[in-house]
Amino acid sequence: MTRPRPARLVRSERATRDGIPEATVSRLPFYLQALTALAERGVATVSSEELATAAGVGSAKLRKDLSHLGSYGTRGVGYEVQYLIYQISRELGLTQDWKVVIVGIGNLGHALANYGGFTSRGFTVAALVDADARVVGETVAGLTVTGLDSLDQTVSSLGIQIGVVATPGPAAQEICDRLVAAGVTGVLNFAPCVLTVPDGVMVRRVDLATELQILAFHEQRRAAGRLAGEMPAEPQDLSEALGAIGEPRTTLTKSRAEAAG
Amino acid sequence: MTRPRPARLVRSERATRDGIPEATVSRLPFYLQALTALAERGVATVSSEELATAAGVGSAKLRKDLSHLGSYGTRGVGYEVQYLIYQISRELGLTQDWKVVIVGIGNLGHALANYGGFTSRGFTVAALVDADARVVGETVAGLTVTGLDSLDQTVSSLGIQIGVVATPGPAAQEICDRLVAAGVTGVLNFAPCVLTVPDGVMVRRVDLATELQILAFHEQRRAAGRLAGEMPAEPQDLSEALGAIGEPRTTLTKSRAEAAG
DNA sequence: AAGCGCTTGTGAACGTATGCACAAAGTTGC
DNA sequence: GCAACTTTGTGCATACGTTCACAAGCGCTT
Repeated sequence: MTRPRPARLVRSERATRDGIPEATVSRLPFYLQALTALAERGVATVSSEELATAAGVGSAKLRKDLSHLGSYGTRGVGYEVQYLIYQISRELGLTQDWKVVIVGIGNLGHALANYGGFTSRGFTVAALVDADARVVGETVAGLTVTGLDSLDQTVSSLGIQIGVVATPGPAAQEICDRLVAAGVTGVLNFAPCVLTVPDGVMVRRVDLATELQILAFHEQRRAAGRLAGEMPAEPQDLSEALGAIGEPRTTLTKSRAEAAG
Repeated sequence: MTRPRPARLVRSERATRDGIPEATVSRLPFYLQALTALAERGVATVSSEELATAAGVGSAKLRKDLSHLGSYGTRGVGYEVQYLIYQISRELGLTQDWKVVIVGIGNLGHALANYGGFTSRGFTVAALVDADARVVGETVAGLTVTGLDSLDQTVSSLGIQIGVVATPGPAAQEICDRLVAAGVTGVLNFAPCVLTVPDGVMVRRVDLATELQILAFHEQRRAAGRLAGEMPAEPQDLSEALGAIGEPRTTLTKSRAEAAG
């Protein structure tokens, strides 16, 4: 049942119409960062080559990315730094101020609340919320931590659009549900679990351990290559596997604070 | 083997032998997390459909990802949870213990040092380093913070392989250089800048503000769609752009100081 | 042993992303 | 005003990633 099919595809830059490729969007913040650094040094214009180097990408990729926003460069000259900063900011929606609530004021929540990178880029941390009565009432980064009870009212009355979940894993889904019910339409999830949300709500997950694991993969690979040339790592025996990982149903991770009631 | 094969197909499958696609690697930690959760609940076997749901991906993608590691499933049954946990762990290099140094014990450094997700997954935070004399000597997460002077010796004597840079941006490159010189071969960078490293050293960048910006992009786009049906937002508001930035686009050599007034 | 239902593993189609190379379009110098 | 030079924007080729659809394989029942 083989059907010969001509691979002819008439596809004319459809993404340009109003959609920017996801890969491009994910790089825009880096360009913005590099441009801001250049602006602070008083640089007025920059070529794609220079900007690409500053952002850690190739110049062709940079140009193609920017071309999705429009023709904002001048041939023979380059890009005007201030103008490009504005265009990228506008595209990312940073010309308006976004209100953020951070839920879970543990170590990470503290760090996020005090993180300057948020406020300096169009984001306002408008509220801090925690379940622990010992933390409620505390002042962190100039804000008083409130309890979980008032979460719904806080979000809706302040008009908060984005929620940052920095709670332990088991509590995350419930917090997320309440955030969404209160009107939040974007969630940044630091908890090590998948959050289920209705259509129209976006979740981005950031897992610090994941990043280390990806790093470890490449480290290990590199180390293995050095030790044995190009010897492929063969699957090990099952007995060894079970021995290394432990018996079935043994505790793989230790204690975890339970916040679900 | 019963079916005739196209002549030049072998090359694309070659990546499977010792190379796993980067996109797959980036998802393995999520599968591992989901599997660990299942194991804690005493689940013995799991189908690709169930595991995919738990990990937040499609089942076809999951199966293809796992197929790059080998044939570790049983048709008609699914995957044995413990065995798969071991196989993914081994592939990620988590069967050995990785030693990590965290440089920059500010808010974020504190959070990272206390973050349980590291230690529970094959990573040992072996040292904490900070430049600030007021922080040096402090005990964080059971470790004493040491000064920058001893960074090189700490890394090499403890055999640390991975460095986590949680310093302010301007200091990051110098710290990174010293880490690499001392023997670190993997760097996790939380500073908002590009780190330049020699070949053979890997850098992964995590920027918290970047994640929020990507979220804002989608939020803004969705909001625009609601206001105007599905009308594409045309980026032609040149006058608005100029008003916000304050500098005419046509004069490229004009200084920023003039535009400020 | 044969049939049936279920699930994996994978070929193939489709879509997206990347990098090269160069024409188009600007600036500079004379 | 024109030629030489610089840099953008993009068509094209290729690589990579995702999704579909289904044969192959396994266990269970008859």
